[in-house]
Amino acid sequence: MERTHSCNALRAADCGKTVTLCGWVKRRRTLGNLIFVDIRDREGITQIVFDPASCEAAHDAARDIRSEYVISVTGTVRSRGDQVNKDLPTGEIEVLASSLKIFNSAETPPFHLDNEDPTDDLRLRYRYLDLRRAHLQKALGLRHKVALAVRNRLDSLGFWEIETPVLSKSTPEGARDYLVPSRVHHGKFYALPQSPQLLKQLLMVAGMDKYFQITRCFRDEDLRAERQPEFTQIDLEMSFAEKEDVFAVGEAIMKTAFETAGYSIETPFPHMTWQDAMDGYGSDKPDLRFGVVIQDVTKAVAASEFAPFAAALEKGGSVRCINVKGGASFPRRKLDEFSEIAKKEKVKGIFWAKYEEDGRKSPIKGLGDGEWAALEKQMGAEKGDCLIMTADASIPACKALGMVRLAVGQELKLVPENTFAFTWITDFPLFQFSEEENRWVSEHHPFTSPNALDIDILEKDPGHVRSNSYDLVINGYEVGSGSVRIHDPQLQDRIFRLLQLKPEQIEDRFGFFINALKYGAPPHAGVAFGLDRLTMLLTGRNNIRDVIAFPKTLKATDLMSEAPSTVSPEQLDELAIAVTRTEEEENQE
RNA sequence: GCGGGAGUAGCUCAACUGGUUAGAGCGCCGCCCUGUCACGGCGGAGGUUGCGAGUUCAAGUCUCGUCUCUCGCGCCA
Repeated sequence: MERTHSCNALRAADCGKTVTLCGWVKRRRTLGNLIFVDIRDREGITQIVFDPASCEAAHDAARDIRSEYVISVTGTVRSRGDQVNKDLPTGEIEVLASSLKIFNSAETPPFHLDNEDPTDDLRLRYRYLDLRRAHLQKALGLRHKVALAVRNRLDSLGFWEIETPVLSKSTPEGARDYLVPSRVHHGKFYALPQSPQLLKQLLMVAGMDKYFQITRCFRDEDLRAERQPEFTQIDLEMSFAEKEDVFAVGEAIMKTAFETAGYSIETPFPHMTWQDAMDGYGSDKPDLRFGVVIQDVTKAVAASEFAPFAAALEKGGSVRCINVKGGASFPRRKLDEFSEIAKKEKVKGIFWAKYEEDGRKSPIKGLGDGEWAALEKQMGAEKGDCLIMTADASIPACKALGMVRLAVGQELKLVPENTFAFTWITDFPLFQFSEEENRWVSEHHPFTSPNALDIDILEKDPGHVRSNSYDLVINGYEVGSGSVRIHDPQLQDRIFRLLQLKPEQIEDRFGFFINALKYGAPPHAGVAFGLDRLTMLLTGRNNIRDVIAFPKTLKATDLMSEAPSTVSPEQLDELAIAVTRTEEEENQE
């Protein structure tokens, strides 16, 4: 078999050449004795003509072919004259077939490969057909190009790609692990890595200086549109580095990735503290493609007799506000929807004030003239605007308004397409108090270093300790996350004690790691970027499944292979595992 | 674990307040057609309305349960 060209290669200049194309039949059109076939490979489409006047044998063979047959065609490239198909890069030419080989027939596909997306379960069940469709072929091609370019860029920056094991040790802090039973050691389990976190830090202790790895990570948590149980990270760590060094590398990676996809982007990226993100956008991953910034209007309305405001302020809460330009046109029903969205964040609802075009205001009773004036001035309210407020403890008030902000942005189409808003979010809190466990837990992970300015208050006021961690946020998605690590075993020990981990727990879970820090750990910092989410943004998709060849459903199953599945009693016995109850039994209860 | 959406022909969908034999487009099959490219024309096949109960003279439609897919929340160090 000799394939001379891809199905996207031939142009007007190739007329007269004899070529052989291999691919799938996208579509066949018969006009009496004239047969047109669009042949498709991953690169594109070329029109083939079977004309009995030119070659009767090929034409006869072409009568039998149907959609998705796999064929090879040899013929002569010729111009289509004035019948150009402007939708195809190969639209100026066609191939006049002189021979046809059918490698394989195909059953009628269960869905149209040309049309819009069929339902998700069908796509996943026949993923190998779904993957023949143009947008998925493009996405996987781009993903490859991005990964390759990033690899080369990191190499040029002095990073070595070093593999770390997939069979590793369970670290119960954090996400649920996927476990792998040991055959050799009954009752013991490996865990699949949630990230190569500890191992890459050990590579720093080992003197590898700059490490990266484009690697799979596993988390057994519930899924989302942008979350799969296994996903790929561009993971890196560097010695003798501060966060600015990591930012520079991260920005270089992003520049490379976006340029690979045909976008040019500005670096360095802006920074925003976690506190500013929460205050201004009610989220630690703000979508900065549009404004509508949340403001604290507590002072402006402090003297208000409006009962919900007064109640919130009495409890030490605050009043937060966004000014929605053009929001006066919102019908009551829409505002009620926003209120429902806000309520999901545990606030009582929203309070709104419209500034109608005719000068009327829909006031909130109990606000005095002075308060109105202050509010209007602070928010810059004008005719046509709508002020939307929440009154509660600061974080819920901001989070709720942040959710409303996103809904407003969507409603008024404030989000521009094909733009990317990058921000480093910095100074996350180091700890968060877990009501459930009644102790402080790490916001990021326990190896994150505290901000040097806050080390004195570590034990005194853990809730206000800022960390040396940072996220890269693009268009409201968390695309990367990292930190400057702790390299001082004493500081690491203080953190563990603060987290109320018992010495035997520390020894059992992280002993090997603590030990390593004692043998000369360099200061180091790192970050990991989600390749899937990044590719998703680059392809303009909003679902991570569209950039992964064989993704899983929201319930973490593979509809094509039907994984997970039961295994034989012999397999279980060899692992000394007994299943105490099955899914089916649980469903019957 | 919680809340929303969806499930009707191979596919995408329609079917009003419960009421004739559950329809359309595409696809598929057959015939016709030499410049189509979403080709066109004529004809045809194709349905356990996800599954199981219930209400009713009558259920795609109402009720309850259940399964699957999906979106969000919790969760995701």
